[in-house]
Parts: sequence; structure tokens; C-alpha cells
Amino acid sequence: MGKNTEIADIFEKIADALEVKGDIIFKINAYRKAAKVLREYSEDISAIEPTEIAGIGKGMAEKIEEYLKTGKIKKYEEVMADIPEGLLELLNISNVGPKTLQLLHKELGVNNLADLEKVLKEGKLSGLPGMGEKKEENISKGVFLYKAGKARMPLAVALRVAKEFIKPLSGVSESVYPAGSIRRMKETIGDIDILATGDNVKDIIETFVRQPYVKEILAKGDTKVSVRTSFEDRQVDLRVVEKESWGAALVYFTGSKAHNIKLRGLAKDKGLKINEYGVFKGTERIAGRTEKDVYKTLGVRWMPPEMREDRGEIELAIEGKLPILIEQENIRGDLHIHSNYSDGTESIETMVLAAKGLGYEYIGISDHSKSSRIAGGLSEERLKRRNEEIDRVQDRIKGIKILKGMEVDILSDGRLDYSDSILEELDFVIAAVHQGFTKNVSKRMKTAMDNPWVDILAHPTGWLLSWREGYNINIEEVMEYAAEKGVLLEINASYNRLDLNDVNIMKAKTYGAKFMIGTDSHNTGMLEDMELGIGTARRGWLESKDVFNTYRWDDIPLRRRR
DNA sequence: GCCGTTTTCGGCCCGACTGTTTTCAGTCG
Repeated sequence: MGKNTEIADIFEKIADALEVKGDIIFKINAYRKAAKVLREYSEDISAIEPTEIAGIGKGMAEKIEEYLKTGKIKKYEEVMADIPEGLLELLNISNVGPKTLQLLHKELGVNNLADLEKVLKEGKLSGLPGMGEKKEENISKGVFLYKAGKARMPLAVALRVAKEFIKPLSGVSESVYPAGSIRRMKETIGDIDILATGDNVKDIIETFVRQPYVKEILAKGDTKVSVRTSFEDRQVDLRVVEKESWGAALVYFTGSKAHNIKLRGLAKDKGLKINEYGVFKGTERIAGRTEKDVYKTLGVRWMPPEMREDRGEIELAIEGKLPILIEQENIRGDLHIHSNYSDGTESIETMVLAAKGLGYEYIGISDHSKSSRIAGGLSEERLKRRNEEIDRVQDRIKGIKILKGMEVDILSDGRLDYSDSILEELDFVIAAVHQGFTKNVSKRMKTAMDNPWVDILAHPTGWLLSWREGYNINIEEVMEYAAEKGVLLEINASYNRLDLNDVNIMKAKTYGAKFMIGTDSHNTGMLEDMELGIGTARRGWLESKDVFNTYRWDDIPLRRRR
């Protein structure tokens, strides 16, 4: 973890603490903004002048310097002095905001989750000002869901749930779309947002709440409804708008929040007002029907949802310099595929036919190497037999090129799991860490990349979405080394990885790195995870020329060919 | 606390919904 992240975490905690203390919201937002830009800044903050970053002023810069020098920030110690450990965590409970938390803390001495549960049980909340039976009940529900470990869900799960709701709605609406972070293809999703338009608003809302997966209606108004579903208690929100507002609502509900705030600022500068209903000059609506119109009135070109994170995309769109992002149609092949020779569940032939069905020109079979025993890693002898099998399948199946690859373990000393003479005979080699996640990972990866037969580095950070933190690694150093050596960085598209992620992709690109999107498929269904990898690449602003499996196989400038 | 071809002071996004209120505060996105 870099210094940027460490400082960003501290700034966010300061913001939370100040909010509970009731400080002015603008100061709090300043800390949040600083945390965000710091987290997403591609260079290490110690290497530059902090005030050059928008959102970091004199005060923040001093605190950053202080942290770099002493490892501490006095302001943080100050604001935290009278805040008990475990209090701020409670802000993550839905229906508990800063005001409620302050009240609970001051009046009832709530310091942590256990305290909160206790006062709820004893029914002590109802006596407090502004607290009634309902509010108490809602906080109880919030605690229940929080404890149930309502972590963000993987994008793939959210997409599936959203589709279940969109299917029946498409019958009664004119348009219905997933919005929010799903549309931006963020790797994990909190709540699922769906946006619809049509003539009969009531019908749309009633159809929505009648779905069999709806377990409880959390809120229901004329245009908006929130439900808890039987998919792990996940919340789904539906918002219905008039056709005149469809584009404006799409922009608004797709977000991100930071992107919207910047758009509002632009509107304001032009004497306009933008909200989910349109762009307004005084009371007159001058745009709203399509996203394109909305952006145009603000002097901004339309941009793909995956870019809308306020990371400079609005500035680029104003200058007309938006990148042309990679699309599914650009992908010509998938190089990270397991067969039943190692831990895949299907035969080489089945995987090849499925890939051919997707219109791919080539597929690379890349099973595990011998040290991955649990995953059925291949001995030299079995590797030989697998390659002969590939030749036989290729004889039978035409119209798709089958490549002999391997996902080769990086051993504890950085050597690879096969000798160079074996690696050389393969069409390509993916190197991967599957063991010793905390031991010298950066160094081992760099040693592995010194081997000229390594073409691709698999799932570079090793994290699994929402449950495994990943390798103990200096990812910047590794990505920079990969760029230098001409090793492709994998964007692992598997639904529970998405590794590299957007922020790392953007950083890697500044180092001059190139990429490969691989699904890490262990069965035919997983081939469709390519969609998730493309979304992630787009979030990292990649164009098709950055991603080498958009090239014809013979044209890929693989390291071993140079 | 940040920011500035309208400003170095005075702004800083804004609307829906809920619950507890007799007109609005808190939460959420």
C-alpha cells in the first residue's frame, strides 16, 4: 500500500470524525475530496508538490508533509482524541448518519456496535428528541444488515440480479436500464439502481414490487421505490422518470457522484441548472431527452459511463480529446483458459468450440504448472501429452487457432516452475504467483520477468473481490518493471478477481505498460466474463491498441518475438 | 479546507423519501 492510500485513509477518518462532531460540511467535503484525489493520483505523493493536485491546498499539503516526515498527522490525533474506537464504524450502518450517531453517543453513551445493540434491545432510543418507534426499528434493521456482512457484491452478481428485474419491466416500460455503479462497470456494487421510463408510471412501479424476489419494500413513492430482495438481502432501487427527462436522469443516476458534482459546477458557470429532470435555463428545460443533449448543452462531449469518475474525463471531453475505448468486438482471442488437464472442468475440445462460438480467432490453453498440485498442475510428461491433444483437436476443428500456453508458477525464489527449454517450446507463457503471498512477492515477480520466456503476468495483485486482500506487494514497482521488460499485464476478467483494476490500469499505462485481458476460464460459462474484463479496461481508459488480444495472433508483438 | 478570466471573501449539488414534525431535519444517492 502506497503512501497515497495511507494518507487518504486518514483524511477520510478525519472527515467522518468532524462530521460526527458537527463541523461545517464544506470542510468535511474538502477532506473527502482530498482523500479521493490522493487515492487516485498515479504518482507517489512524496515525489511531487502536493498543491499541484486540484483539491489539495495549503492545509492538506502541510498535513501530507507532516505524515511523510513523522508518520503522523497531529490534526488526526486531535479530532480522534475524544472519539472512541469503534464509533465511526457505525456510520456504515444504514439509517445511522452523523447526526444520529452524535445523539446516540452523547445521550446514551454509545461507543461501539455492542453498545448500540444494547440500547436498541433496551428500547432506550424512543425517548430521544426526533426519535420515534419507526426510526428505532429502521436502525435495528440497519444493524441486522450490517452484521449480516453486507459487503459490496461482485459486479457479476449485480448484473445478474439487475437483469432479473429488467426483464419483466421491459414489458411495461419504454426504456429500462441499470444505472449507478453497474452501468459504470465498477468491480463491486453496493445497491442496484434501475432506471425506467414509460407512459404508465404506476404500472412500472407495481410490476417492480410484485417481483417474486422482493422480500420487503423499504420505501415507496410516486417515482421511486426501494426493495430488499431475496438475493442475499441485496437492495434494489427503481426510479421512474418522464421521457423528457430520460437522458438527464441517466446521467444523474449513472453518476459517479463526483462526476455529477463537476457537471453541476459547469452548468452553474454557464448560468444553467442541471438536475435529474434536465438542464434548465431559468425555468425552461433546454435539454433532457438524451444523454448526448445534456452533455452538449454543457459544452461537453458524451462519454462512456465507465469513464465517469471525475478523473479528468470531463476536461478531456471539453477539449474533444476523449480516448476511443476498447469494445467487446475488438477482442480476437482469450489466452487464459484452463482445461481438464489441470483444474478446468471441461475438455480442450469443449473449450475450443465454445470460444469459436464467441467468434474468436484464437484460444490459448494455459493450464497450471507442476507445483500447483491442488490445481492438478502438469508434470513435463503430462504437458507433452496435453500438447499432443491440442494438435489432435486442432486437426478436427478449423476456423480457430489453438495455442499452447501455460500458467506457470513463480516459485519462492522467483524461478519458474519449468526449465527454459520447456517454456521456449510453448506459444506463450503466463507467469503467476499462487503460493507465498507475503514472501518477497515484488522481488520474485521481477526475477520471473527477467526470464525472457515470460510473456504475461497473471492477476498482478492477487486480490479476490471483497474477501482476499492480495499479495504483499509493491504493485507500482512491479508494473513499471513489466513495462520496461515488455511483459504484458493481465486484466484477469474472472468475476471474483478483476485484477488489475481501473486505478492500477491507469497507473500502469503511464509507465508504458501493455495489457492482455484473460478470463481465467475453468468452464465454458466463464468465457463470458470477458465482458467484465472489458468493462474494467474501459474504466482504466484503455483503447484497443493497449490490449494485445485485440490483435491478430500473428501480429501480437509478444516479447518472445522481438 | 479549497478555490478564483465575474470573487482573496463567500461561496461550496440537490432532490426524494421518511419520520416526526405542525414546517422541517436527517439520510441517502
